[in-house]
Amino acid sequence: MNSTLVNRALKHAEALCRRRGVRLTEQRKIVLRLLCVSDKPISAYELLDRMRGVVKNPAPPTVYRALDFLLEQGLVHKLESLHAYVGCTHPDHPHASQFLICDDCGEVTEVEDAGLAKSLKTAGKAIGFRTKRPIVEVLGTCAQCNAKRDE
Amino acid sequence: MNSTLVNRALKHAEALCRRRGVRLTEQRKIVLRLLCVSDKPISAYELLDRMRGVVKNPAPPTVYRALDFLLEQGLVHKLESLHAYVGCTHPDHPHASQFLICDDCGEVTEVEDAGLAKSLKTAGKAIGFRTKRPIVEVLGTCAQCNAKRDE
DNA sequence: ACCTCGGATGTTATATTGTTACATTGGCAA
DNA sequence: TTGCCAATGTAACAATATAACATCCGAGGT
Ligand SMILES: [Zn+2]
Ligand SMILES: [Zn+2]
Ligand SMILES: [Zn+2]
Ligand SMILES: [Zn+2]
Repeated sequence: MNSTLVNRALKHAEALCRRRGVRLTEQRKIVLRLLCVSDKPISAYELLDRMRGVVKNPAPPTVYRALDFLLEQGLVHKLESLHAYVGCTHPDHPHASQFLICDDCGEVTEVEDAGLAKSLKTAGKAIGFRTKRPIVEVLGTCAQCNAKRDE
Repeated sequence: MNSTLVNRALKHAEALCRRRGVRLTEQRKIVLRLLCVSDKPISAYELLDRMRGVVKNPAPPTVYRALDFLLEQGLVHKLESLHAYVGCTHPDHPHASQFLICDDCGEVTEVEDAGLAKSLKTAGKAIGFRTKRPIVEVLGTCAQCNAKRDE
């Protein structure tokens, strides 16, 4: 994400938190910014490294707490299969999104296929299962890497 | 899984491995059995503990190697969101299944919704993404726990 | 301005999950 | 038998995540 978009995203996040009566503190904003400027997912300990210099003496709880908050607010997502985190590309509204993860270049695309989410929910309901958080992470190769491979 | 079903599953796995020309060794069979007898997912280190007494001096690589083999052969699945493993309920054929995970009682149900898998693949293809391994883990509550909650 | 209370942060230690590296063993076939 | 390669043994370590407790800080009430 370029810096203009990042700033816009941060402004947006601030407004969102203000409306909700929660505090987007400096550290939380720093972690959110780090995730937004990156076009790839970042692990908690990588975030920790990148916080050095901006924050005095960050420890694991520092970053995990910020992540917990941002996850709760839907501003970032965790990629379970990678143990890594990404900024949400459309935090405006609550959503159940899916992730396409390129295991070649590492790029991650967040898509929001409402139909898919719905059919997933329906499939569960058929056996009495009440869906809370559907996790969908598709591992494969992105268009760009496929093109490169096929040259 | 009751012991009759477990034995059947193990026989089945042996036949499968023989056909494929791979070796279902004693340790691998032990891990597979442990996963099959359990109705809940088991973590690697929990498996390690349960191997003591059956295996002399198991260490982490012992269990991770067995798991790697079983995962490759499609005899078990890893639940990324739980860092735990389950025996496959229908290893006969290659498949992309989904998991319904009850965060109340811990029960996991493996379902195989081919339509869902297909629409997932199609959604990726629309943007040039080539799917290798779709991960679908739905967190929520199972029918039994819902009933209990609603009493 | 002062107090107070709860949320946010600092700090240290520890738990949990997974891997690397290298030595040793064991089945299988030339 | 010999040689080879997969499987296992063993020790150390890396990566991810949480627990526990002290301290700080800021919004709201007095
Ligand atoms: Zn999102
Ligand atoms: Zn790629
Ligand atoms: Zn399966
Ligand atoms: Zn349940």
